[in-house]
Amino acid sequence: MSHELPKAYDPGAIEARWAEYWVAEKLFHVSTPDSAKNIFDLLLPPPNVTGRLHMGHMLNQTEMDIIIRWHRMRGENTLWLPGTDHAGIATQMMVERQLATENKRRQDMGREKFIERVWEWKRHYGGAILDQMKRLGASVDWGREYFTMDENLSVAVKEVFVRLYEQGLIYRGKYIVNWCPRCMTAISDLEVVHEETQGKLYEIRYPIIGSKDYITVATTRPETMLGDTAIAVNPKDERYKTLIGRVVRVPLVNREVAIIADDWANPEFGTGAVKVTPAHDPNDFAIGQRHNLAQINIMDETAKLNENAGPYAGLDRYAARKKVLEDLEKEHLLGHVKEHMLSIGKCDRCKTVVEPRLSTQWFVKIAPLAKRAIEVVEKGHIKFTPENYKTIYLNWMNNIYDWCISRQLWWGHRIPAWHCADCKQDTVAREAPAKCAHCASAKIEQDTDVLDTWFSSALLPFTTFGWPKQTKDLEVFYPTSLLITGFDILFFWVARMIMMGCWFMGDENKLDSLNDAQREEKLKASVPFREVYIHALVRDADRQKMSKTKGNVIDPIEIIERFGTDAVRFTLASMAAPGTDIAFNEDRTEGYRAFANKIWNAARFIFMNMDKAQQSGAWTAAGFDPAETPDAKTLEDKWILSRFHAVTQALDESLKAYRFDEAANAVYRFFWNEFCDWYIEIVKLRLNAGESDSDKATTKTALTFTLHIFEGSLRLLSPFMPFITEEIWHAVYDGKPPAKSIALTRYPVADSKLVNSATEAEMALLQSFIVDVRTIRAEMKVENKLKTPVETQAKDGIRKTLEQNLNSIQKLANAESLTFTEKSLANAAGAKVSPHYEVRVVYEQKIDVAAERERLTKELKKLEAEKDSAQRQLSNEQFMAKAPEKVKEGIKRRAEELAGLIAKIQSALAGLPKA
RNA sequence: GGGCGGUUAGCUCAGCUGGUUAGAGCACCUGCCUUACAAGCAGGGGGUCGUAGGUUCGAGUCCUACACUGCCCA
Repeated sequence: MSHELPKAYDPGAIEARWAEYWVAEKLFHVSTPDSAKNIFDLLLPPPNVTGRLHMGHMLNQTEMDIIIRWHRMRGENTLWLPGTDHAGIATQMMVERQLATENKRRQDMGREKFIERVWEWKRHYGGAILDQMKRLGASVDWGREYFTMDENLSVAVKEVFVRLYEQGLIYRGKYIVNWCPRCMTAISDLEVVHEETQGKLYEIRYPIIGSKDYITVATTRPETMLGDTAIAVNPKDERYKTLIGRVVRVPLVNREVAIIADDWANPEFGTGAVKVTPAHDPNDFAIGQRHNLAQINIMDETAKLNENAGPYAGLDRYAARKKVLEDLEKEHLLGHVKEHMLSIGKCDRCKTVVEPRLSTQWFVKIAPLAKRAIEVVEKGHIKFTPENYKTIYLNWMNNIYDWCISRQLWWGHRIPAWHCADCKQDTVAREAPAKCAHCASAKIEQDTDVLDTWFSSALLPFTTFGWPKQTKDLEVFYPTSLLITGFDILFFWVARMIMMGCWFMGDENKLDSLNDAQREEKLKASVPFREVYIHALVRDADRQKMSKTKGNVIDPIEIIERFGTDAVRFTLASMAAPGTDIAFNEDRTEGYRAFANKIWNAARFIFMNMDKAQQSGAWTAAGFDPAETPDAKTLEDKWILSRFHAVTQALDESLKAYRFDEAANAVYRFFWNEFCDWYIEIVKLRLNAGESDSDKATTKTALTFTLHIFEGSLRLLSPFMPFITEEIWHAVYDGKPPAKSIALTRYPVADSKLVNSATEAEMALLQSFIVDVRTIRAEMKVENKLKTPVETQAKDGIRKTLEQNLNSIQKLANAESLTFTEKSLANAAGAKVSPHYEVRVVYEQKIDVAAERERLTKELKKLEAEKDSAQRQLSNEQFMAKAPEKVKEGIKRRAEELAGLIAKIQSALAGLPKA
């Protein structure tokens, strides 16, 4: 048998191979289980079909993969469901851009041809992101991959729409919506991003009819005056009280409109009088509703002015603004113009300035859905981590507005509503109707709009399992266990999934007719997921947001090619402290690449010893059983076993709490600083014991033990670093592994009986002894190769530990010999004192008296400060009366130790030759 | 304007219900190619925990104010 591994770890040489293997072998496929017991499942937040993998995806998927691999290895039935989102606007724009290069427009092609073209695009380019995901090692069930426009999901979308419509929770109406003139569609409030911008506040004078006076209003969008149908003042505003009810002339269009009283007018802002344009401003729209004002729409879907704007028709909104201002100036009706900071809304997708515009759209009446979505979170049926997102969620949910769900696009789920040309009413139906449901007219046509992409993704937790059919999948997999996602889609997606899930999986509008207990049970089972873990943003090393324009985007694929997927995954995990953004730092990744290399070389070392022992007949691989804990023979064995189980326990707790950072750091430190730095170094002595039969027996037990811990560590590490652990794990079994993948083995289970604090304390003493000797040698500048005699004064118990581990001390501290003495060594050259022993390196070299004095003085100062503080506490009556026994005892003990140490150091200082 | 966070070593961040000497990685300094690993080993330096008060026997940790800073919503 041979375990030939290259000296340095090369992730590129193995990762692609394992990634393909996991997919090809369908290792993570789950068939429908019989019961909902012992299931752990989660949904991949579906990336846009047009998407390319970015660092945020990688963080998200790394976290999900760690969690799902961990649960899988705990023997749970795990399902991680992948899919992609059809991403209405994004995809349509992408294909339109492609068409533009062929000098084509979708309008010329017609709807059907265009949609066919999008599907074609999707077949060619769509889902590239899923291939990138495979490269990350994501252990999803590829056999269950979905697309939000799949036939079955489309059926479910229609079903939801029809039911909500029938329940009065979807309505159509003419309202002010956010309109993107570039995308030529309405967008929801959430799709508008607000930006502080330097603009201007214009004052315009409106002549009052029957007087020579004017009323002056202030506005940031003067062109909208062409659609004014009133002027509003605050009824409490003394300045304007007498003007209420008077009529003014809207300049340029010469329409006569009334001055009305409305609380919305803020006396503090501008002149206190505001123009009212119900068709182009949401607040003005509301005023219009209250006062029954006319709505005059002056813009078309491209934000050019229309025929209602008279002479300005055909002008773009900004050209019209310029012209309107010029014309007002000419008529001497333009007042002060001043600089003004204002917040303007831009389209999330294309960054075009959004125009509030009156149009007919479909809306979801959100209050009944929100009410239940608030209840489940308040009652803890859905748990948020970090907890503060609960507050953010509830805050938003309590101030929610109706959701505009129609989009004037072609790509998406078409709204299942048909308008009647005769009676003007809508027929909403699952299947295309032949005639109007109201007047039986055959002159009906389907609504041309499609649904907001988030409408269908809000349904995924149940539609992907077969809803509206009552499938076995739905029964066992719903609710999903967990959702891991970024805060950026908390409202877009998370909140809406909760609303939709709790409604459709919670008896819809019939829930409240259940009795209390039944209702509670139903409600609890209706949630789309039991827990939500929300992660932060991945930023660049300088904490800047990554963006294409800044050019600071880190491509995950590029970075994994340089450092290896495992190293990048480990970086993200180790920095994923909840609530804080990750400043992605390559230095850190470099460190974890070194960690992978460390694991690799530990494997090389162990394999080398396995081969050697096998050749000498000291050991056979056949006898190795990972499930069996071998007897711990020595201090180092007992210690590493204790540490292994303690770390296993710590990992368990950290992962339960989604503390990826804690988990990663714990396993890192264990493997490197404990297993490699101490255990392997010590066990080398036994591995190289010799050729006699008893030596071979020693080697055998040592090797078995080392392998036991090492193999267990690979399993501990495997969720974090699936590639390197898979590769090495297969090599451990020399190509004949007990399972197809380390991912299908069991995660180590902590045995608290094997965690032994006395053993750990004893080892800590041995370590500090060795470190002290090393420190003295370093200070005395003893050549590395030169072994030096060591003298020590130690109490019996400690002496025993040192004696029993003499070999380790000799090897690790470069000690030639260890002699015990009764006399104090504190005054001797090359000595160091500790509470438990005094140690001295015997080395004939003149010490640097000045340096030694400085070192001792510094040490003394530190210890005295500590002792003072301890003494202060001990002489404080309040402290002695109130502090817990444990704390008091600890301080008392420490104070005694300090007194001893201080005396010794003082004496050593006194013994130094005068300078 | 409303809400939520952050401020700890040169940098990036931990520090769990207040308790004995505030930690890690990177960077830095010194010495080592010790046959697993120089992507390594050993040793070392570096912090008045944003500021000012308060609660407490005891505060990085709890409270208040302020400063700076980030994000979300309007």
